[in-house]
Order: sequence, then C-alpha cells, then structure tokens
Amino acid sequence: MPVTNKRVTAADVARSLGLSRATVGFVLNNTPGQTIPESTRKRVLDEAERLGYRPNPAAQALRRGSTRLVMLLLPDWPIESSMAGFLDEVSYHLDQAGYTTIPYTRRTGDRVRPLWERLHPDVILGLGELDAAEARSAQDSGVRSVITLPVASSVAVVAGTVEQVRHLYSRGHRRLAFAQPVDERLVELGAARLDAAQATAAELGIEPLRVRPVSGNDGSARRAVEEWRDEGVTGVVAFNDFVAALVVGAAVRVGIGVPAPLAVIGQDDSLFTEAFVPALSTVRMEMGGLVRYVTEMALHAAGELVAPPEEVAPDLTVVRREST
Amino acid sequence: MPVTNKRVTAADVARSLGLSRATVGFVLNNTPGQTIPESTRKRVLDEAERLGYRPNPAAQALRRGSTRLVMLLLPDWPIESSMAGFLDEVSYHLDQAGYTTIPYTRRTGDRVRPLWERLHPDVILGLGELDAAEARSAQDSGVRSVITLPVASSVAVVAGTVEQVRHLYSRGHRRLAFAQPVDERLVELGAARLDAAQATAAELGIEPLRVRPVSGNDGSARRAVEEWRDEGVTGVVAFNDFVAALVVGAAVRVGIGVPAPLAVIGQDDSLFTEAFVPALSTVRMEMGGLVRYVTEMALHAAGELVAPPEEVAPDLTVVRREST
DNA sequence: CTGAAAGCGCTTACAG
DNA sequence: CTGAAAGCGCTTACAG
Repeated sequence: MPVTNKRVTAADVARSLGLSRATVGFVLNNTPGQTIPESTRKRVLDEAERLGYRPNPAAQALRRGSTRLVMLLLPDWPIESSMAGFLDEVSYHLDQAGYTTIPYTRRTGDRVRPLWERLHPDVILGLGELDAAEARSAQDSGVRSVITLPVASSVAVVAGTVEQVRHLYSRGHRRLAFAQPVDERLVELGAARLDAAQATAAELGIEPLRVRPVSGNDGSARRAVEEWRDEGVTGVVAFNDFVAALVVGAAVRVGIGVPAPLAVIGQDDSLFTEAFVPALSTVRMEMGGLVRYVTEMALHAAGELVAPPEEVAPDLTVVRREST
Repeated sequence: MPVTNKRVTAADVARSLGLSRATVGFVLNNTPGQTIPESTRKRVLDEAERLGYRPNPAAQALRRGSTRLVMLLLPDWPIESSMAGFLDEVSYHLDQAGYTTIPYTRRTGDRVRPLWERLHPDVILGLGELDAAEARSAQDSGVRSVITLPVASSVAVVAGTVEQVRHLYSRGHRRLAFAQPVDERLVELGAARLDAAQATAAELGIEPLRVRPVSGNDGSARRAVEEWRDEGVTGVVAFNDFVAALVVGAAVRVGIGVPAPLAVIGQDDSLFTEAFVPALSTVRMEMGGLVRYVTEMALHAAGELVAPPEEVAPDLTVVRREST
C-alpha cells in the first residue's frame, strides 16, 4: 500500500527498494549500454507498477529539452467526422514512436494564447498555414520544426472537385455550375476548389462553370437552381455535401427534378448523404495514405526519420447515388 | 536583433539588462509584495518582448507543481459542430483565469497512452465517465481533481428527448415510436434517452413508445416506418437529427407522408436539417449556461474558486420545421 | 529596491 | 554492476 497520497517519484521507487535513483532511471528508460541484472530490473518495474509511478512529463521535458509532443494544426473546416479516424491513426503511430499527438483547431478570431506557447511541442504540423506572428511565436516557444503540409494547400484539397467535374462529364453533362458555400471560414477553400473545377472544365473542353453562392436560410439556393435551369445547366458541382443538400433540397421544392434535368454531386460522403431523398452522390477520400504521410512527416521533423516521406496521391472514390 | 537561435530564457533577459534573474522574474510574474520601479519594469517587459522570451512551461510546471492545464474529457458523440462553439467559450474563460483548456476525446478501443499521463493536467473535467483503471492512472499522474459532470450522465443529455415527446404530444400525437441509433458508441446514450422518453410518455398518460433501431444501409429504416404505419404510430421521436433523416427519408421513399400520417422530430439542430425535404423539426440546446457552469466547475476544482457553481438547467428550444 | 540561492523531478555522463 | 552529482528553466523565500 502506498502510504502517501503525494505523487510517486523515481526517488520513491529507489528508496523503497534501497537502490540509487540512477539504477531506477536506467531500468525505467531502458538506457542502452547499462547492464542491469534481470532480477533488479524486474524488482524496479514491479515496484514502480505497485506504487503507481508515472514520470513527471514536465521534469522529463525540462531535462531532455524536448516535450515529445507533436501538434497537429487542423483547419477549422466542418469535416470533423472524417478527421476523427484520421487522428486516431496518426496518434497511434506517433505514440508507438514515443510521441504524443495534440490536435489543435484554431478558430478565426481566437482570443486565446496559442496552444503551442503553453505546451511547447517539438513539432507543429500545419494542415493550415501559420501567419508571420504565429510562426514567430512558435519559434520563440522552442518549436523546432513547423511544417505546413503541401496537401492542405494544394492537391488533396481540390482533388475531389476534379473528380466531381469528371463524374458529371462522364454522365454526359456539358454545361455545369458550381455551388459555393457562404460560410466565411470556407471562402479560401471554396476559391481553390472553384479554380480546380474551372481548370478541369477547360481540360475537358467544356465551357466555364457558372458560379453561385448557396446558403441555408435566405432563398439563395432557390434562386440559384431557378437561374441554372433557365440557363440550361444540367450538372451542379457542389462545394461539399451540405451545399449539395441545399441545392437538391431547393430543386425538389421548386419542382426541378434531380438527377434530371439537374444532376448534383457533393463531396465528403457525409453521414446524412444516403438518408437524403434523392440520396446524394458524393466523393469520398480514403485516409490511409495520408495517415502514413503525416506520421512520417512528423517523425522526420522530430529528427527520428532521416528521409521525408514521398508525397501521396489522394485516394478518391466517386460514390454515385441518386442525385447524378 | 537576437543573436542566438536557441530559445530565450529569463536569464538571457536578465543578462541583457544587467539585472538579476529574480528581478526579471518578479516583473514577469507580477509578483505581489515587490516594489519594482516603473522604469525597471518597463525595461524588463520591453526586453522580453524584443528577445521573444516565452517562459518554458515545463520549467514552470516543475517549479510550481502545477501545469495549469484543464483537460476536458469529451464523449465520442457525433456532435462536434455544437461542441466547437462551446469549447471556444470555455477555453476563453479559463484562459482569462490563467488556465489552458485541452479538449480530449477518448475513442472506444483506444490504443494510446491516455493524454493525461503525458500532460499531467491539474484538473480533468469529464463529460464522460472514467473507469477505475483510468481514474487510478489519473490520480497517479498527479491530477488533483477528476470531476464527472452530472450533466453528462443525467439531465442535460436527456432533456432534449423530453422536449421531443412533449412537442409531438402538443401537436396531438398519442401513439409514438422511438428510433434508436445503431452506432455502438451511442447505445448507452440511446438507452438513457429512451428511458426519458418512456417516463415522459407515462407522465403524459400515453402508451409506451414503440422502439426500433434504425440504420443507414440495411433497410431497417424502411421496415421501421412500415411497421409503425401498420401499428398506427403517428409520431416518431428520433434519437438525433441523423436518425430523424433516416426515418423521414425512408418514409418518403415508401410513400408515407411526413408530417402526416407520420410526424418525425430530431435533436441537435444539425447543419443539414433545414436542407432536408421536408425540413426536419428538431430540438436545439443553447450552450451559454453550460459554458458558465463548466468553466466555474473547472476553476473550483483547480482551487481558484471557493464555491462550486449552481447546477444549470439546460436551455432548449423546439425548432418546428416541416416534419412535425 | 535587488541579488544569491534552493529545489521541483528527471536523465545521464562520470567515477568507481 | 551501482552511486553521487550536475543541470534543464523556473519561482520565490530569504537576506541584504
């Protein structure tokens, strides 16, 4: 029975066993180059377990000069559900390597001291950008490596849009529209996706997409579908599934048939897409490759891996349901 | 210009100014009972700023014996969107009090060392329960206070269900059904909500709700609505908006009208509810009161507030759209 | 008003 | 095979 209710230190374990702090430390850390007899090793491990010893991470960090924390900076996009599995996997793999993953979603208008100043991670892996002030604050906080993944700013984030356009094209649609979100957190991403859609249309030799913002509560969706109908648009690329739902909902209410005369495709394979009537076609992204990439990039940044990983191509699947 | 690229310590600031480390510390910490001349104070602050000084949190934690971290243990429920604003608010208020909020969502089947062992927060505020092993690990990790909010296990979590039943009753429905989710993370919560629904039905003097599980991809929703129709059910209480969407979608496909002969109400006011056709009625919960409660509970647990806050009643609104 | 110093818990080079 | 000791950066009681 532990007699004290104060937390147990390595010194307590040593004292309880009549050993030195060093010996205990060698066993607990598996320090290479030390020859500890198996019996001693076992006694130490058992006693640490019995006393409920947990190393003090503050002391470890101070001594090592490294927290072994990896902060994943996540964009404030409404994609938490697909993010969850991704985070689980990354956390698992980094944990295996002795690192702890801290997901951190900055919000626009944050009024709080950035988390890296309070935790001093070894690495920040940004799936969103850091501005100059943030980068300086991170550097001053001893963060050794701030990496912004190219995936966030480029290919992976617009690849789904390319698939949406190609899907509609392959179904015979030649006059397309793009439905933008209004949420201000999404304007930048929306612009990037629109660019990708236009570039794909140009590649396919069809006219540019007609663009309209679509919001939930202001009639914009109804106006958009009516104008698209009048303009002879037959296929709509929606920014994501929620925007697709707004477009389809408005079309159904106005009496425009989906998928004909108006086909609509979303993106993300959100939970509700198959419950919708008509069920929404969408594009799903598999996270496996990205997990490996992010994990290895973090370990590379932490100095645990010599070579950075090769960039991965996003793994996308068009899920055709009833709306196309 | 800082000449070194190593991180700046308080000793660097002192040296650069020809002062002692103590004086610098007193200024930086606003230590009471010290009379530092305003000119010295300003010099210290300016120099710290100029050099980009950031206190080392590991050293502070080691010295203080306290990390000033508050870990919010979140249930693994698909409610991230409503959680986000809540977390922002709690983080802000705790930051004002000198504490940092770490949201932590445990997943079933976690294969990772619990985050509190790696961060040693002063307080864990659980909106989910800790099992015995976790509680021991938290205690061994020096967590002073582990609090499980009564809100998570009781009133707040089922109050919405009570409102759903009352709403259908007020619209004249007397034979109700309950649509359960299949997701195993939600079984416990589902059972609690069902109990609340049955208790409310008993209070209102109507017969018990008929219960069916409803899932996305197996025809269970279709079977459920057909059987409910045959049994004369006119109102469905859905576990949440997603389940409501499945029920409504199945009803529309089978040709059962919504809201008549079958009314359906969800819960959470999820993003897509108003895009749905028919738009889903739902119950929304305002987070304001809960923010205050959680914040004050955390500060109380950290020893910063003498009295614990009074429990708050959940603030609910029925949002009637087209499905009821 | 300011300085010298202790000590939080850990890891590990060094000495036996 | 094991121990005595230094030092990471901080806060703060104590002495002037």
